[in-house]
Amino acid sequence: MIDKTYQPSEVEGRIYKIWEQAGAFRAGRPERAQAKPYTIVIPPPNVTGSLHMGHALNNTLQDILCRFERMRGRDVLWQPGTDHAGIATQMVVERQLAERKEPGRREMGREAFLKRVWEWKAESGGTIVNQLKRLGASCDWSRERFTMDEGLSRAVRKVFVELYRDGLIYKDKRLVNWDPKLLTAISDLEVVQVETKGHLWHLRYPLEGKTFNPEDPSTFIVVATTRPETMLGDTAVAVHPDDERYKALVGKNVILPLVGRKIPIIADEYSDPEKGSGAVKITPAHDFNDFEVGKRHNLPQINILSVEAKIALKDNAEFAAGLAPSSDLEATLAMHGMDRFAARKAIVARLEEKGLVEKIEPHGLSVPHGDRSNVVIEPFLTDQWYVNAKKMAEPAIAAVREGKTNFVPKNWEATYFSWMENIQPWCISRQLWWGHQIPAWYGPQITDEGKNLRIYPGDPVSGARTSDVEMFVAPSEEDAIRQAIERYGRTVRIVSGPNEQMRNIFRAAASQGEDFVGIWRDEDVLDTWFSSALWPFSTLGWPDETPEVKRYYPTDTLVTGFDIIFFWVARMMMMGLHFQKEVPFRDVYIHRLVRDATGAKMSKSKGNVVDPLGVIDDFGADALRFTLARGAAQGHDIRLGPQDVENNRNFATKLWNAARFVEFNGAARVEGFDPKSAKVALNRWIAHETAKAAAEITKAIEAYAFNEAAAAAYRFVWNVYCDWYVELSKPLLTGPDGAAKDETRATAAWALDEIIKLLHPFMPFITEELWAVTAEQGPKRSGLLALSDWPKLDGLTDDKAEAEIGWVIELITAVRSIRAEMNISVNIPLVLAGASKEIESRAERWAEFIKRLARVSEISSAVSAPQGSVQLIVRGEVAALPLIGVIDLDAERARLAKELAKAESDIARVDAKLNNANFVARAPEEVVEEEKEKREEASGRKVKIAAALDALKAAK
RNA sequence: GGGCGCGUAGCUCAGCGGAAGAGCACCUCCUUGACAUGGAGGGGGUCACAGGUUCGAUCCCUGUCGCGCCCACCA
Repeated sequence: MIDKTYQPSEVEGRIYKIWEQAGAFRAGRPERAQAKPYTIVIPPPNVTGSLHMGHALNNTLQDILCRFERMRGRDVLWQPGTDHAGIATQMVVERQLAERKEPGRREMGREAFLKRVWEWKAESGGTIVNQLKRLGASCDWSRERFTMDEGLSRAVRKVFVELYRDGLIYKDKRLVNWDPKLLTAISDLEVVQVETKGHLWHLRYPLEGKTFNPEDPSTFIVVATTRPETMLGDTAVAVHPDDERYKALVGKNVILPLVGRKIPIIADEYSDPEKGSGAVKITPAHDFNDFEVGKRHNLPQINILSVEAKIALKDNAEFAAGLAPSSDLEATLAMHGMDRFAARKAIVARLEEKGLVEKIEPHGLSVPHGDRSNVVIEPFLTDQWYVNAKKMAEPAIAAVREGKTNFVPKNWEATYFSWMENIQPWCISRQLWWGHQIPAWYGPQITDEGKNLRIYPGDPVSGARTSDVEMFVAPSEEDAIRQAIERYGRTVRIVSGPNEQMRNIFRAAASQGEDFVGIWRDEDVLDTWFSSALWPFSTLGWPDETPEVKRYYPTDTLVTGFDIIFFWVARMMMMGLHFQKEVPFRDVYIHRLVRDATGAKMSKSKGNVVDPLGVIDDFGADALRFTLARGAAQGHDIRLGPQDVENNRNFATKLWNAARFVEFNGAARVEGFDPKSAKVALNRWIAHETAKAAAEITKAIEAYAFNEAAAAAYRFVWNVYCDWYVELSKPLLTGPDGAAKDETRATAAWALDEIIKLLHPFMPFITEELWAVTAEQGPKRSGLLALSDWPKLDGLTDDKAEAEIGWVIELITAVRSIRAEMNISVNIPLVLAGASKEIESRAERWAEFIKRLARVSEISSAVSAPQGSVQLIVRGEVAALPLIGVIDLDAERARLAKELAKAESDIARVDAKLNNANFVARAPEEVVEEEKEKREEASGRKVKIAAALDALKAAK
């Protein structure tokens, strides 16, 4: 017996366990060894994260595809796993340490800190996986991977080493986006621009050889800046070569205020005469554009900030170079250690005192911020590792151009191309601890043809400068040592770093007659996206030549959000093509954001975040999934309100009750029942409609039109099966025993079975439960719905059944409409006027049904409609409701007049087309034919309505 | 500055070359034996605006207005 109500919370956990115990989601099930594989790799969520609505959408869509293809017989691999999410996870653990008042990361040291992160991972890493299971995700959990697993780490090292050997990874000293809070470099993509109201300071730089006089513009040049504090690092003033105002000054020098440095006025096209004063200060160490100008003109790069973005002038060789002592300089040096924003104020104040500030204007600008830390990013000159993205992008661009990978919707390709075609070097090193440590080792530099070694103190940022050391990039420590031995020709040991301690070790060893060279590993880790970029093949066991790589790569579909096209999709394309020589996926389905009921983006700060698990608790996973699927129209955000989920919970209830109805009426599945053999038109009709719905749903899922697929399923289940088939079948099911009753029972059960299958990808729990419950009656069935066959219903199209049942439905609807309109509560008779034999017998066959559903007392035939009756035109047939005394004749005349007008306007519109020679000549034949049919239908209708109107007039 | 997208029923959105759709909301009626988490019926739209292409435009093209988002730049 099916329970009276469906309780998702009681069913879902139990069903999921059954799937897992059966290994239903396992890839490579033996019986599918010959089947075509279907592969999706999950966008790996942060290992310590928890499920948010974006995940719910993303994974619902993947699950729909996986369950659909699994039912179509494919060998499905939905590869799950999690991402170590370097910065995010490290931040979480550091925050935790702070909350618990424990020693911070630096105090506890790298090793101890990493141990703590691993502990945290062990503790919370299972959360998101369990939450995905609650959503119903049919991943092959036996293959779960983590980006820092040994295997995946090996893949990372191999990729790094090979790209380094191919010259596609290199170390470079250039400006990076430096996060002064997290103390690491970040990539361009991790920088967000924030619109800010700032100021434009117009500063006077005195010209060399003139006595500065604020009243005399010929003694200075004005530069405008939004960041006055960087002036300490200025190394030139640039003007446009064609700018007449400044032509005479090019080649002269200015004396940098507060510093006393002599810097040149140079001509460079970067300078825009329209902006500011037309002269621009050049600070190569603190501005990306200035850096390029500096390179063109061979300007020194003077870094005036520490890693914490504080003024750093002491022990600063670049700053000190070529400076003459002065009282100004002394005061400037005293700013050492001052925060950058405090320094801005201090510097402006001092300049103002000296009359060096011409004016200050309000100025809107966007300021770069770190997306994680939310602090202002500093362009900072450091050594970092880069990927030559430009080179690697070439095949990735070509692959999309050639259609080897398709974006869905297609317009994302434009976004992909425009980014890929203007791609910048990808900074992959991060000054963090949690992540894949870069597989590069450094050792003392060889000088004098290898006879002597020199050891330099480490760079405070990245451990060592390329130019000062020997570098060994290797997949393992052993290999690095081997390389070092070869280079040095001496014993090699791993040491902790190029610091004082290490030098002491050397000295101690040397004094004991030992002779060895120490090498130390790069302390930085790789950008998290570096390992994610390998996900489609590293999860399959690469770099080993596993059968999985052969079988499941390239994957079929990637389902992801538009926000990580650059971060992730583009990089997977590059890495996949480079290392597998094939695209990582055929289709990339890009979905959009889930917003709240008012259309606002969900965010913690706004407090409008809807927790998917809360929704699952309240309405069930199926309701949430169906809501997301119904909303997933290509290229559109999804608004999710509680009302929507409730509606779809109601849909689940509707389905449940339909199943109860079927069971209640003894409609069990019948072994070997073939709907093609049905004799009763109603049953032939529902078979026809089921086939139609199955085809629609199949086509829509294939096209990633999830919303259309869900809508088609919804419509069919509710508006076709429940509203009409169930209602129309009642007289048969409750009527006398016999062939028709048996057939109807069998058909009702068959159609319900098909419905359960069609809905399974969307609503896996309730359908699996119904599959099990309906298995209790009729022929035995032991398998799971998740592994059963997707409906493939050919040869069930039946236009005759459609004509018959369609007429019945429309007749019932028309009568109900009149009843409601005229407020008739009693049963009324129905007369078929001038009906053919065929219609009469059809009416006879369905008399009981019509009587019951339209509340008709009796059905009879007549040559013409009785006097004073309401006449309905249903599919060209006249049905009359003799209602003398009941109806308001005037109202009825008005109703008919309106319908007549409608018929006439229909005719007029069609005639306008048909009388147009151009239309008849140029429109496709079938369209013309269709219009002719419309004409015929409408004029038939018109005649009948006119006749009804006449009869009414006669009736007074 | 470049790119992408959106303006369709009160609200939220489908549809995107051949007679305007759904859900919610609203109004009327219904405790009929699957379901009140329900059933029946109904009102409501010159498909942003202006041109153009076409036999035919909500749908294609161009422009205008309004609204998002992405990228770049910002002295």
